[in-house]
Amino acid sequence: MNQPLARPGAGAGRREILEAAATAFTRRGYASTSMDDIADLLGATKGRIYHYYRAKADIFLDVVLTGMDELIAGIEPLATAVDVPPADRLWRMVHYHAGLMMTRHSFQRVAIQAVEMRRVGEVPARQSTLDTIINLRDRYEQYFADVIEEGTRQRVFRKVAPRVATKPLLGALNWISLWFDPERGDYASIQRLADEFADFVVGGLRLTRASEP
Amino acid sequence: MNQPLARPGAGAGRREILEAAATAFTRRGYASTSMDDIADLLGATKGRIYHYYRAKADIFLDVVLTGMDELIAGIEPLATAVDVPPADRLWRMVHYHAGLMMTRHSFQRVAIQAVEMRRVGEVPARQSTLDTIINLRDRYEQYFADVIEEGTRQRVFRKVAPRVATKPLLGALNWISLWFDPERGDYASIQRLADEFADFVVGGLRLTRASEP
DNA sequence: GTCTATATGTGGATAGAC
DNA sequence: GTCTATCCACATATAGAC
Repeated sequence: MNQPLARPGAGAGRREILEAAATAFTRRGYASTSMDDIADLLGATKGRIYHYYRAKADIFLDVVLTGMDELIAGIEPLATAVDVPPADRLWRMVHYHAGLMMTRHSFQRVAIQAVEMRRVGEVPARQSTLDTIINLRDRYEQYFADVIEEGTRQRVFRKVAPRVATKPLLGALNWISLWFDPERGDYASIQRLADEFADFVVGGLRLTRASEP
Repeated sequence: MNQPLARPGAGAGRREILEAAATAFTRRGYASTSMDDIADLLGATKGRIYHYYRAKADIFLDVVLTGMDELIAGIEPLATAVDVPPADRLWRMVHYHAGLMMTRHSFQRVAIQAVEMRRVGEVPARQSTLDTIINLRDRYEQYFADVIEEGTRQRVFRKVAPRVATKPLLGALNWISLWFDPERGDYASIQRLADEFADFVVGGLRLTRASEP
C-alpha cells in the first residue's frame, strides 16, 4: 500500500473530499448540492466531511482557489517567457487554458463560474477571501492583456485594444467548461480540440496570413 | 389608467412576475432564489405569484423560453437575409446577440445559463419542455454555422470548420452576460461595446484585411 | 386577486457513540 | 476518524380569510 504524502493542509482526506465536492458542484451547482450529495460520491456520510471542513462554503472556496491556482501556476511560466515571440506565447497560453478547461473540468468549471458570475455572492465568505479571488482573476487576465499588447506593438497582431480583446478571448475559452462533457472526451480528442481552439483564437488576432493553408 | 392588453397567456400580472423572477434568478441563481425574494421585488407576497404560477420551476422555464424567443425572433430575419453578404450578415447577427446580452441582461443570462450549463437538470421539468429548449438552441446555433459556412465558401472568411468555429464565437458573446453589470451600462456604452465585439469577432474570421485601419 | 397563516419536506450543522 | 441521530432554520406549496 502506498503511503500518502503528508503535505501540510492537504491530507488524503481533504483531497478526496475536494475532488468529490468539485464533481458535485459541477453537476448540480453550489446551492443545489447537499452535503449528502458530496458524501454519497465519497461512499461515506457527511460526518466525515465535517471532520475536515467546518462548512459547505469552506469546501467551495477551497475548490475555487485550487482551480485558480492550477490556472495561474501553468500560465505564469508561459506568460513570462519573453524570448518566445508573442504569437507563439499566446498560442501556448491559450492552449494550456483550453486544455485545463477539459482535463480539470470539474475544478475549472466551479472556479470560472464562481469568479465571473459573481456566484461568490451566493456563498457566505469573508471579505478578505473574496478579495483574494478577485485579485487572482485580475492578475490572470493581465497576463493575456500583456502578451496581446506586445503582439499589437510588434505588428504581428491586428490593432485591438488589449483589455477589450481579452474579454471575448477568455470568454471563448472559459465557455468550454460549460459545454464540454467530460464523459465524452479521451486524451486525444481533448488535445485536438485545444489545438483547434488555439489556432482559431490566435489566428483571429494575427495580422499576416502567411501560414494560412 | 391604461387598459392592459389582454394577450392570451401573457396578462399584466404574469409579465410583471416574469420580470421580477428574471432579475431575482440573475442575482442569486435558481436554487438560491426563494419565492419570497421574487415577491419582495414585486412589493407583494408569494400568494400573488402562486395565483399565476403553480411552481417555481414553471416560472424559471417561462423566463428561459422568453429569453430564447427574444434571441431567435431577432436573429432569424438577419440570418435569412440572403441578399446581404455573409460578412455583413454575420456582423449584424453578432451585434444583435451581443446587444441583447446587455439590454435584456436578466432574461438572457438566465436563458443562456439554463441552456448551456445543463442547469436545466437542476429544475424539475417535463422531458418535452427540455427537448423544446435543446431544439431551440440547436436551431439557433445552426443560423451561425450556416453563415460562417457560406463565408468560407465565398473565401471572405478564413478556412474554418463552421461547427467548430461557432462554439468559441458564441462563447465569446454569451460570456458577456456573465461579466456585464447592468447597473453600469447606459445605452451609448452598450452600443459601443456591441460594435467593438462585432468588429473583433467578425474581424477574426475575415480573410482580407483591406478595411483594416 | 391578494393576503396571512401553516403544513411539510429538506438540508446545514452539531452531539456524542463507537 | 467516521458513524448515527437530531436540532433547527428556511423554503415550497397550500388553505382559507378578506
